[in-house]
Amino acid sequence: MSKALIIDDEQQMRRLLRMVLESRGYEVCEAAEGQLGLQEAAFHRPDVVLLDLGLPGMNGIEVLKRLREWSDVPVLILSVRDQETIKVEALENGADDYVTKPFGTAELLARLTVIQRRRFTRQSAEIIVGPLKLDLLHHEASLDEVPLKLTPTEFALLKVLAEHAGRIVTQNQIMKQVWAGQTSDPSEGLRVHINHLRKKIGEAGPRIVNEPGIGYRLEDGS
Amino acid sequence: MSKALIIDDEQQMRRLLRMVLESRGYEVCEAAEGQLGLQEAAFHRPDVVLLDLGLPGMNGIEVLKRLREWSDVPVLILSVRDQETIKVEALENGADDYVTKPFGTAELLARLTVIQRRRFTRQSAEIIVGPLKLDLLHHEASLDEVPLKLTPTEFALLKVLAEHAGRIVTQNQIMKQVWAGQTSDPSEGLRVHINHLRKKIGEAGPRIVNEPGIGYRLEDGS
DNA sequence: GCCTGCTTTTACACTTTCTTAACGCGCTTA
DNA sequence: TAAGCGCGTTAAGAAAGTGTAAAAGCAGGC
Repeated sequence: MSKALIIDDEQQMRRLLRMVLESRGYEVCEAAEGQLGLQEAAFHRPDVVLLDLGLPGMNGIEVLKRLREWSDVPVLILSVRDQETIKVEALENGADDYVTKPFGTAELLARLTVIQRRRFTRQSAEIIVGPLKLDLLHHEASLDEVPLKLTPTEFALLKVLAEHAGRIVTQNQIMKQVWAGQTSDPSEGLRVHINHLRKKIGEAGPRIVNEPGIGYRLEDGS
Repeated sequence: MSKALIIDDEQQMRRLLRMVLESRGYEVCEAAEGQLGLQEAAFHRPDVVLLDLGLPGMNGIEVLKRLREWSDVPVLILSVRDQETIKVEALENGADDYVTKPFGTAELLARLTVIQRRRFTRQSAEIIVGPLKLDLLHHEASLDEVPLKLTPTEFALLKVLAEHAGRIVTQNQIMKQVWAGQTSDPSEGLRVHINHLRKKIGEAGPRIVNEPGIGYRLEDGS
């Protein structure tokens, strides 16, 4: 049975969510406030978190950041309409998906299933981009079956790019996912690591393309 | 080259799909029945599956479930029914997207492209205006699924217009949102960027209309 | 201590993007 | 008709961002 944690300040919403989730066989725990939510998450170790962005006190984004410092649990964001900017920020900070209030229970459950399945498959899966292969489990990379010797930072960087192969990854996203929790701003250093990666990947592998002022994209050939 | 598997009992539909897919460079194999479809999937290892829900014999949902027991291949559902319950059921059982017959070939191909890429990417926050799509998370714009290469300023400008599609956005609003915090008045430069945007969007996309003395409006066609 | 490998900083040439300025066109108004 | 205004368009210099190499910090192991 899966455990779900609801973090939402509105009691009515919590009740609704609890009903829906329990009818589906989830074991449910709740928190009405961000700080409590983090404690609950640490204590109960839920399999999925439903997080409202419009929390009083600690911001929903802040909760997400703190959570991501030590947990990889799938997070589904609940937000009201017209919060595009905040939604983007949430996704950039490691949220897995979002639903807009008001939402249908069917849609909610479907998205929950998807992100839980995705998280599960992602753990054991390797990422393949053309001749490039990343083994997330063993932290190994290879090009045409030839092992690539990458430093930890380079691997993390390439992983972020490969997860979104063919799409732009903004510098913000890279910073947050590779240098999470760092005070200093190594956006200078990013260029250096990109340079190293390009050298190691060489001509045989997918190219890392720069989108000036935005970020980078790993070409996936198609 | 990608391999596609079609599972549909109607020969006419299979022929149509095969034509469309092959013209797009897919290698195609077919099955007229659910059990055969699973065998084909196991044997050919397709990169994407097009599955009709209205199969005789084994139900389409059932096929999907069996397939998901061992495969993670992206699945696009084809169905004549437009019922929420079916749609949700398919998504819950691991389908990646859903097209209702009759469908346009452009739409079909677009969705195929999307689900093939979505395996490792996250849900995105998007603004859609007719054929124009802005992906806020990845800072990508596309027109009829064709990527548009926009500079950061152009993207921000188009975003403001698209958020208010169909409505007038005053020059002041644009200034504040795109050139936030600037004292100087680059309303001169605004004209230049509008010009660039119009060129890049061309005839295929929504038009940027000037309202003399007021501002600009992005036509949403509908 | 000293070495070694990784990360970050620094510096500068180079590319892309942004801003500025100029000019032509069409419309309105005197 | 001519002057004024706002807009579209183009070109060129200014500014910002990027690629690259080399050197300087920073750990952990010997």
